[in-house]
Amino acid sequence: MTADTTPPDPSFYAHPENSLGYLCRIAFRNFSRALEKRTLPLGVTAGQWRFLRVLWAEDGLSQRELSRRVGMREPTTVVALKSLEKAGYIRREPNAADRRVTNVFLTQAARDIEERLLPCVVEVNAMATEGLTPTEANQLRALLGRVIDNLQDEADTVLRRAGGE
Amino acid sequence: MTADTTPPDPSFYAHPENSLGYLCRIAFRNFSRALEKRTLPLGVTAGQWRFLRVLWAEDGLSQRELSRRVGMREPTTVVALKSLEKAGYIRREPNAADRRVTNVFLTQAARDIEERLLPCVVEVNAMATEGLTPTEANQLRALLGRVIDNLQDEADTVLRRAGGE
DNA sequence: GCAGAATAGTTACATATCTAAGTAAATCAA
DNA sequence: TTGATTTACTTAGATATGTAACTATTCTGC
Repeated sequence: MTADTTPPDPSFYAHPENSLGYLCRIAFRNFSRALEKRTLPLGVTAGQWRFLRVLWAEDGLSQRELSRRVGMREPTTVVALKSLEKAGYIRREPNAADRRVTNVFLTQAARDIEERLLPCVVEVNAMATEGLTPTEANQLRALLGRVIDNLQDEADTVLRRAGGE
Repeated sequence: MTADTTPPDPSFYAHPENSLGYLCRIAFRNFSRALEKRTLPLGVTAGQWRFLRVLWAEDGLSQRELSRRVGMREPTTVVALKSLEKAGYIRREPNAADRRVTNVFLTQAARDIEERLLPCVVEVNAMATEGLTPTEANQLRALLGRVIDNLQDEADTVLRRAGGE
């Protein structure tokens, strides 16, 4: 049963402000805009940023693993990597052991720009959490994590279309 | 100063899971997928759904006001309304008093489908908040609301390009 | 070893969303 | 009352993102 967790009156969700989906969308959009406002002048779009962040942490991933960590579908990754390659931030290298796999490596330019981009996300997160105690910020992360987990199976079923029934 | 709210160590945000922007994006995406999984069989996309929800609450809004309430830019609204009009869910009516304005009205079909769509969002929200107490769910809403407000000015400056400096 | 299944990546195409720039109508200021 | 400004909407064009379907490669079970 799921009925004892939240007011289940349908009219409650008729108002967007009560809907967690709406709140997550607006919060995400405000984050994106605030971040892109800072990174676009440096020539990096929000889409590129998401991949760079993962690659700064670990270089040489396959495209599939990269997709998983960034949280995007693979065709989205293909497009994003094309733009990153064109911008000179990555190079793609066929894997010798398994020729299906392409590994993605950062260029020096991408490493150089990291220290100018990380402060952007620090600043945006600081601004976003202004007035929140560290405890509250952590609560927010934890609660979002639980919501994400609760919906993960649903989100995945679209992906693994073979698993249906 | 904003430094006393959250761990400001840049490397902290190198990991997506620590970044509120990432968490909001994944949460939003999981919501979207879970919701669309239920509404698409009824012929309604997530984009259409967002506008319908606002119109169910109040009919006859101008496109600008509708954009504001849904949280989309106006060109997005134009596209969405075109698809809603084509699907037979809205009609647009020029305002007699101010001919710049177009008012948007629901058709009977849109009213009929409301009672089949609202349960979808109720179900998705129930699933999302499973294991959360009502208090925690409200905390999450409140915290998201504060983050949204903190970033709202940033998000708006892009919009009112005349205000620059 | 080979046929069929699984895996990695890509292409093709559809939506959704945005910014920038354009049009038409209303308002304001002289 | 007319020129400049503002407002409401639209168009044009870019980016991001997704699903479905395709190719190439590898693995698996006989």
